[in-house]
Amino acid sequence: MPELPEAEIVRRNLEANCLGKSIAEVVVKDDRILDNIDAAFLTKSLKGRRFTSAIRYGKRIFLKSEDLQVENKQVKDERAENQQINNHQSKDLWLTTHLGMTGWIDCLNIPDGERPIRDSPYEPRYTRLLIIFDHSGMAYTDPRLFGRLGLTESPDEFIKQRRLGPDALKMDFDEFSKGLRRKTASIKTVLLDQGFIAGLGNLYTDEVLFQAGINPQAKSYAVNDTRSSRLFQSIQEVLNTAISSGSDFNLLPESYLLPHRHRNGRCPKDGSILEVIKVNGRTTYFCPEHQG
DNA sequence: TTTCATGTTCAGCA
DNA sequence: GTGCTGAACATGAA
Repeated sequence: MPELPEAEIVRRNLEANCLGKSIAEVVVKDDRILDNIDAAFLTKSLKGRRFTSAIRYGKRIFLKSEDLQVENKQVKDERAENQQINNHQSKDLWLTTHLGMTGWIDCLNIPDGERPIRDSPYEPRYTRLLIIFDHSGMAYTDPRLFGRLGLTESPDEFIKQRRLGPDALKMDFDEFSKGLRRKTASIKTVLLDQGFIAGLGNLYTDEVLFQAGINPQAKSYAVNDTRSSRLFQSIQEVLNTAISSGSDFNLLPESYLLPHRHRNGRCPKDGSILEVIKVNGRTTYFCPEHQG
């Protein structure tokens, strides 16, 4: 279920389970999920390295990898001139991920002496990429194959190239409210635009608009300061709440729309039937009563 | 059997 | 340039 909160959950999981381990094998099981690189290059690039940090930007996760051997050399040889050479050799390489519509990353624990090879019981269904450490591994799963994995030497450059806007949890309020005033599209369309704000998808956009009491069809420029301030707050609250509830909609507060976001779903405030429309081609649930 | 789906990108048109 | 619509991608679930 990948919007920003789900990406953050995956990131934390990777951070807790997949850092510092030597990459023994990289198995690309379906190269349709690769983002402009071929399978052999990805495998060659990551093998023998290890992941050392996991960061998230919007819906994307970046896994930093470092060269094991060069690092060991650096520890042994503290002379500056050699370090410079080594630094050059150990240029950072980041695995980039976008989970698409149905992507996820599972961390695998594998008993001694066993490996998560093709069709083994340790390999989850719909695994498209498998990274094997010594006694553990990680599997990128994605039934619909809309997600993409790739490599970059710089997440900052990557973010610039993709024209991603600021991360939804780090965006500056001034930039947000001024930006809204400049847009003539509907407020929902603007919130979904990853170039304006990165991280909100169809479900959480409905939720933040519900929490802020704003009609999804309202023109962005017509959202006044009071409302854009409330909206900005809702974005922070909703995303943080979703992250702490592990993105389990049943654990969200009673006042949230998401658990009721289905046909015949009712507004958690007054029990009236929610309205379903299309905005920007996306199914949109809202309560006309509370989102004037 | 048909329709819809948490995302992104692109063509075509107003 | 802006924005909207529809299609494409691929597959499971209702």
